[in-house]
Amino acid sequence: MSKPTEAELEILSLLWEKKEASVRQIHEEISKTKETGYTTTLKIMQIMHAKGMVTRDEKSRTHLYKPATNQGETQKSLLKNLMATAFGGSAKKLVMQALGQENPSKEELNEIREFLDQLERKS
Amino acid sequence: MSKPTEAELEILSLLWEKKEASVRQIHEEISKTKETGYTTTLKIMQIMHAKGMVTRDEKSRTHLYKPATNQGETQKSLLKNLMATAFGGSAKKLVMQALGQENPSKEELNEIREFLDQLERKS
DNA sequence: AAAATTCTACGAAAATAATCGTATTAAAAA
DNA sequence: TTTTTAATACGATTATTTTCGTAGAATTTT
Repeated sequence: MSKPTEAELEILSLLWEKKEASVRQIHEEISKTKETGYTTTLKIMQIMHAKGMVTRDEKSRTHLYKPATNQGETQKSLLKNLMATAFGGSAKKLVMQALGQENPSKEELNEIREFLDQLERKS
Repeated sequence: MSKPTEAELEILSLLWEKKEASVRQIHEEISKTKETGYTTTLKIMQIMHAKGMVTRDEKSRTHLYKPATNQGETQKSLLKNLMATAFGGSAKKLVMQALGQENPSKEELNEIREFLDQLERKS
């Protein structure tokens, strides 16, 4: 699957979260942060459908969209791309930069530690 | 500073690595992975210069370019953007996804652990 | 010195992405 | 039942990004 554009990713992300949604629902979310027309959102979702990036249920007049691309896979390829272009391919640098800016809770930090242990055992 | 485009980011990244480079040098690197003309690279670097994204030394005919934007800041904002759009704002998810796909060495894993400890002490 | 090569500048085309307006139809409200 | 509202389709426009061709000047090679 080709890399989603900025606008597509925004929508995809909402669909991952909601599992399923109408154009109206998505548009309402998007309008909270962005000034954009309804038909713009509609159009992009139609394009996504044409690309096979989402599926839709057309049984009722209000179509219901679902993500067709796996969230994890998509995240992975986006990260891979960013890692390559902005972090010279280093996962470590990327990870540190990401941790440094947010303020993860102790619980989260521990989960990450466990994850590191797991990784180490595996290799 | 506005978000660099894909092509700009690729160049910026090389400049961060090399500290300083001519269009020719950058273009040679880029051609390794991408089929693109010299003047294309030149043009993008000129645009970057016009945007203030890079500085350049014009003393000799072959201009030498340097990054004008701070690497860390740029990485941070790109990550922030990706985290928001593709990871529902969760640093943890992003970090795990990033670690999971590469195969970091024991040394790197340890560095990350230390970093986690530091973070914890700080908070 | 002449010819060939290597630069930059710059405009313009091509490709890609985002936005919107209008027509038409379905559903809901009056 | 008539009117209003809400939905899709779709073409067209606009904006952005990328690519390239050509001209002219500086440098290097022959």
